[in-house]
Amino acid sequence: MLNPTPRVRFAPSPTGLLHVGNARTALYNWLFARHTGGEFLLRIEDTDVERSEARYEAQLIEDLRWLGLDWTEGPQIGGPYAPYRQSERLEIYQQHTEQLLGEDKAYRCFCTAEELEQERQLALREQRAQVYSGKCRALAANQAQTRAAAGETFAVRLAVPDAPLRFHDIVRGDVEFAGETVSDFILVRSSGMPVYNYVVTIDDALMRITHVIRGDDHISNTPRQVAIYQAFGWSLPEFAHLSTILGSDRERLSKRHGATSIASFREMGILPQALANYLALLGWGAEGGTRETFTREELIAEFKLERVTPSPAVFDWDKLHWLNRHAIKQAPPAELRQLAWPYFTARQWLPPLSPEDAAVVQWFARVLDLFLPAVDQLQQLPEKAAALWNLAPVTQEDAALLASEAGERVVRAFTAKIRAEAGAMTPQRFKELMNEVKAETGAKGKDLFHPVRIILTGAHSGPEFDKLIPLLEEGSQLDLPTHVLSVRERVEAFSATVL
RNA sequence: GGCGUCAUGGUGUAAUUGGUUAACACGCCGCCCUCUCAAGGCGGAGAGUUCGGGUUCGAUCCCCGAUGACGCUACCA
Repeated sequence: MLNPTPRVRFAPSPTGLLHVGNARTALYNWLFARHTGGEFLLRIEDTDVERSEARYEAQLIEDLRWLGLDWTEGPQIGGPYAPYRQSERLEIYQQHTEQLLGEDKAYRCFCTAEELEQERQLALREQRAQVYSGKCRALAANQAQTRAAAGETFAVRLAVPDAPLRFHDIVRGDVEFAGETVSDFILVRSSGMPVYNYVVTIDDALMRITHVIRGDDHISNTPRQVAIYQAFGWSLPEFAHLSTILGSDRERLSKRHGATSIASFREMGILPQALANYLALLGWGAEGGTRETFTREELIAEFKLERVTPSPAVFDWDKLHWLNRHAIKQAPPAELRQLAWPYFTARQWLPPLSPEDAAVVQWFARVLDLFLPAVDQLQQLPEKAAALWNLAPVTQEDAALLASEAGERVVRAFTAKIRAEAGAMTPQRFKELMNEVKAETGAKGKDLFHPVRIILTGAHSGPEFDKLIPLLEEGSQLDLPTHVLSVRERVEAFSATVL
């Protein structure tokens, strides 16, 4: 029994979308398992019947997969300790409750909600810890049984011994709670439904979990769980409580701080490897601490629970974006094309992705080459590349520039040159024409380029013409849902709106 | 109220588990490149480690206290 294979679990409740905080917990569990050669399993905590929904479970699994995590045991794939959904393990919990009741380690409590509320109020007034008095603990077992048999409803409470409850936490060291601060808490509701603290403990023990890695909001629950381990005579696992992720206002990260669900990160075009890298850094640092970018394999190799930091971390979009840009640079072009394409079909700018469409695929690859360095998220791509399909409305400032005497000279010369051209425009030819315009008007630098770019794209700033011109010319030859105007067509369209 | 956890630049992390001019990255500022916007390259500012006491020849690091933030205090998870 020395150093058993580590077994860890991620145990979300399917009551909503997977959130960054939970995703990080899942990631750390997974990294730990991979690093140590252990097992990572998924368990669904759906004892809250009111809020749990099957669709969330499916979404959860999809999000975890997207993040790149996998597990060897879980709800859909089964495993040696199945089932992995708590709602399907009710019988197991019931058996354990009977055992505890039989051994007098738990007892039936007939107190009403009103009685309990009174106790709480009293404790509050007397500035005492609000703990259950243990009133029903004194009830003789046979007496309690008769009352239960008579149909009186009851909850089951654990008889918590009055002794310190200690556990070891890998990121925080030894933690101790005085016994009297933990009351005889409820294991099973009067509805018969067992309570979270009870079932996690049973499941973790039965599933042979060796390391419980979870959010630090569970740290105050741990002494209760320790009491349960002790009641059953089970040995304790190692614990590792991860700090909270905060918003920039130092409050617990929530929807109030904007998008925080994993699904929303995917939608906006954050690459999973970037998110994983970022989340790994949020509360952990490799030895030495100077390295920031990691591949998945590097994370696995470097990750140690001992290096997880105990203090809360503020979520920082800037850094995530930096890591995302880095991931974009590293990613194979074909993968990026796959990921980026849907944003363009959604706007009716590209047809649905089809490998046969070699010309469109190739052209789009170059569109990406040009605009990818300018985005933090893939989602921003269409807006950056919008000028290919749409001439943006000219801003007042730009309109004034065109209307200025110098601007007007350039506009006139340039449009005349383009109209006089016969064939397709090449970057070389374009450059020649620009030089001619320059010579004729005396405009150079931004005085020359800005008006021209406004005519061509609607804005005075944007990509270099060398790269843009071929994209416009070739794009105009493609059969796309929304036509890309050629240089000439742009000049015509511009003249039409101005005249 | 009780109990618990946490505390290094704006942000995330480092700092031979007591000895450093407190390091790296993001962000910010400036310069270079450049018609522009990004990208890229170079450089800079920014903390004396929440505060107050100890222990020590010496504390970011050990102890005590305060403060603040957060969590638990449910027949939620």
